[in-house]
Amino acid sequence: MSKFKQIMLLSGYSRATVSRVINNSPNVNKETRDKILTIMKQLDYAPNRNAVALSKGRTNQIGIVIVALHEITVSFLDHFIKTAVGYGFQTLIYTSQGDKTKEMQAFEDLRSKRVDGLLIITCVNDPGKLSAYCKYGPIIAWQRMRRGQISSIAMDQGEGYKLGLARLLEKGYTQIANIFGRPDSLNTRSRRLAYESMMKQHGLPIRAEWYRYGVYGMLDGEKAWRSLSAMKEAPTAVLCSNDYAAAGMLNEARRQHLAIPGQLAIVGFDDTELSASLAITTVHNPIKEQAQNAFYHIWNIIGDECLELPQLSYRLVERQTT
Amino acid sequence: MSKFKQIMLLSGYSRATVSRVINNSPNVNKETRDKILTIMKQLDYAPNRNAVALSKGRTNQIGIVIVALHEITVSFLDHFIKTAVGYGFQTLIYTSQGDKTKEMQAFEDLRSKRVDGLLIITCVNDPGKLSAYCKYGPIIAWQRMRRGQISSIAMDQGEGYKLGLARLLEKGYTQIANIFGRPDSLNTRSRRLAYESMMKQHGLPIRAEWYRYGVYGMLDGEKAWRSLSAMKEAPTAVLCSNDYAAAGMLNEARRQHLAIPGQLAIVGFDDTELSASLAITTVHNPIKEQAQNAFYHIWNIIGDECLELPQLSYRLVERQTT
DNA sequence: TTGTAGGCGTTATCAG
DNA sequence: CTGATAACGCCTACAA
Repeated sequence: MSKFKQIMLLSGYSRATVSRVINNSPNVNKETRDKILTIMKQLDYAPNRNAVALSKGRTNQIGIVIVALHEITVSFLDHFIKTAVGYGFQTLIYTSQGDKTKEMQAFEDLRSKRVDGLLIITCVNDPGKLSAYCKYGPIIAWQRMRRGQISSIAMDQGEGYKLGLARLLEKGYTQIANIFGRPDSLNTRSRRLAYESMMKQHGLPIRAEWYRYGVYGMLDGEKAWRSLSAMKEAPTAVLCSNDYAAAGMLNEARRQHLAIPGQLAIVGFDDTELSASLAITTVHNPIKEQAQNAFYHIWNIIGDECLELPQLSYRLVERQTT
Repeated sequence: MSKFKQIMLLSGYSRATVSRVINNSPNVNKETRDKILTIMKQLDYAPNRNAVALSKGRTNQIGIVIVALHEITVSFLDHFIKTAVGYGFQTLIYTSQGDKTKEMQAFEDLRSKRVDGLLIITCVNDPGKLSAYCKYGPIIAWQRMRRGQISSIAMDQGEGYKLGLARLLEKGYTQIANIFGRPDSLNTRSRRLAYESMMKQHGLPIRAEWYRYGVYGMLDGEKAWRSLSAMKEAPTAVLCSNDYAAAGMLNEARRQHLAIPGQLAIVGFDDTELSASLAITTVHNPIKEQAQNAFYHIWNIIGDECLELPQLSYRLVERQTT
């Protein structure tokens, strides 16, 4: 027999009253409550969450869809989880490892009511296909979504990019390379556009031969700089899509005994601990606040309050590589 | 009306038969199955996991207890999740941020049957107290546990430490500093013991004034080297408890224009991408395999198979800092 | 191969 | 303030 039932029997009260005590309902006689509470203690009672979830039609669980846990996304994750816990939600992690079928599990779990909502950090399935799951619950993305009706709390990285580029131009650098991440992402696109339009504005040539794609980690960054520095005409400044790439470039440039920023200026992105440690000039990305906003977005749909999502912006952090 | 019931009504079959089709039971007439499957499709049916979990008394969810998501633990997490998914389990992350009460939520959730088992990566509550929850389900720890009956799949880092220390001694370094993490952890203890006993064996003095504690990230590492290098007698080699600390020391030493490894030898720990990128000599830590073992341990208790847990060991990876 | 009946542990809506 | 009664959606003997 379940402990709940034992409590009913031992106390002599009905299901309803026992339930009221469990849920701290005010409409219970003090003596009744004490009696029931005592028995609950004796029996070491703990409510069964599955029963509660079934009955309420809610699990208070949110899923996070992500290709793989990588340093870059950890901070976002951490803040999201923290925020969610503050509102009584637990977080499940769905790592797809790039496998579309595995990734679908998360969406199926939204359909099956294992989770009340979904946050997409990075996904590999077609957004159009994923949109079909919107009817099962709130879905929000950090990654910018090209198609489909899944909304995104992402910021336009092109805006942050402009800050870095403007500073390089101010300081007189004109031979500027661009180090991108995913070749087909919206952010890469808007970074490239930002670069090209700003260069045009200043009457400077656009150097597409100095574009590098698919640079994510430090090792990629090192490789990218090797490739750039080996060209007959090498750039004198680089704009990177994240601090890890920037750190890799810095390491490789130091190995080549280049003076930084004399012979090479480097601008990172995100303002992680790494860039602080290596004194890399970077663009501060309000990741923590974006993570909060992501939860707020979901909460505004399944919760009863309606929280305001603060408007966020980038900020240049100048250090020693420019 | 639930879709399950609609299927019953539309198909004319009983609950049991519908359930059999849902669960792919072989004992169903082909025509019956097809008929029911068709209706399921039409209705866009998906089983409700809460109902299943309630009925089966199992959620196929495992919780991970961790103070905060940090770069160092990401790789472990990633592999654990991947392994768990392979066995049909999802993973919930409980970050305590060092708050004991928050951390208890995970254990209460084991009690409430939200999760079938728990993996402790790092915890702040007293292991003795946590042991009380063992009766509610399997609990395994990565962190080494001093007290209580929670078992751990951790390896003795002292063993790995010896590999690094032995190499330094071979190469003639005798002025060796030790860079530790948590001052009171079992690993710190066994690292210190490894150092002290090995130095004694070689008839060399033990330099406790060169011990540094609480060094976790790159910034800590930089600070540690500043403090060491400022001493009237400075060490010529450092053994670090992780690669981030080692990277920080390397950065700071380079800033001081020290020749590496000529004037300072550095040994990291874990063999992360960072150490590879910076060419830091380090001790390979089989994190992936430990994560697998952690899941296997839980699976051996709640699953029906009994998987063998492979015996693991450390390995020195020599690069350019020794 | 199919059906019946009971159970999983709660919440929710009434009525009193 | 308390109690019936009916959901919640599915699983599992056991029986036919």
